[in-house]
Amino acid sequence: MKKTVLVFGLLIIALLILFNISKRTYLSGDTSIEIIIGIIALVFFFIGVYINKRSLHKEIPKPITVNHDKIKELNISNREYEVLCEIAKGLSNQEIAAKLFVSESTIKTHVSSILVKLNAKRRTQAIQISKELHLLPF
Amino acid sequence: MKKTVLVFGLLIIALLILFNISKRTYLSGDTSIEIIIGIIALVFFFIGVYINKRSLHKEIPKPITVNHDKIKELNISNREYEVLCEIAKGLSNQEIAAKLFVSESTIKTHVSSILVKLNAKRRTQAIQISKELHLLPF
DNA sequence: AGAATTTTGGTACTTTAGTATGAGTGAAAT
DNA sequence: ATTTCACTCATACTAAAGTACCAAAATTCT
Repeated sequence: MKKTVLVFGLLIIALLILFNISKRTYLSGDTSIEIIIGIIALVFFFIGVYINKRSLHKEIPKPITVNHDKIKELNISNREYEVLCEIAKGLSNQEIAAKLFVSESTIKTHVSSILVKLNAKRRTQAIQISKELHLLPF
Repeated sequence: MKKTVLVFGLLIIALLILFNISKRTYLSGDTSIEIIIGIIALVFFFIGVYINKRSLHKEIPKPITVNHDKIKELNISNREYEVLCEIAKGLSNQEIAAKLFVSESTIKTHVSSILVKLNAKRRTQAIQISKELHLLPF
């Protein structure tokens, strides 16, 4: 915020200076007004480039994209997807069961069908595959 | 490349048009030269912003950053790091052993010490933690 | 309402993961 | 030269993960 104010202040000052230069040149009878305009155009062009670069640098890092279509395509149900997310967070079956208020048996059932649907042999592989397919929001 | 040429062509045309306008205004005795200069400055300022945005949009997606300092800080050895990477790829201990030409016992030893150093209870948690700490190149 | 699907849960079993402990080897540092 | 450390491997064990098979509720769809 402070930087923005500073930059715009400098911009106004630059504009005033250029005004004065152009006025003095105009009064002194120098007719090369095109050159002055060209310089002004160039200077403000680069000012534009600079400011834009500054503002873009501190922008949104990632617009998290979850591939919902792929999830449907693989016939992964809502509950299974929830379990998949918890697996990716590094939780054990027991912990997932506690978090989702169901038995560990249920989680095992879900995990097994997830592995089949993702064509994975292990939960770690399921994590890798689901990240590759952008199924996870992180 | 074609776009760049096009944009610069348009820039030159714009510049010429502005020259003509300013000249005509000058010749017609209108003394509001400052306004014209201001308009030119503004126009080129936004042209600069626009071009910069264009060029930045198709930039490097990610400059993969591995936090080597953190790896050293956690006392993770070279071999352990190799194993960690394979874990993150979803391989089993047996598969890692085959890939690195050592016994499964050795891998188990490495995995155990990795878990201790990363303060993880499971390999899936180790994956999550090491991603959070940017220890992995993917 | 009836059918289909999802979600839930159980038992019994196999496989993989992880711990604990001990130990041999080679390379590098002191 | 001896100590330190990374790497290796083994055995024995416990814990967790995963499979197979079945089946009852709960939801959703028609």
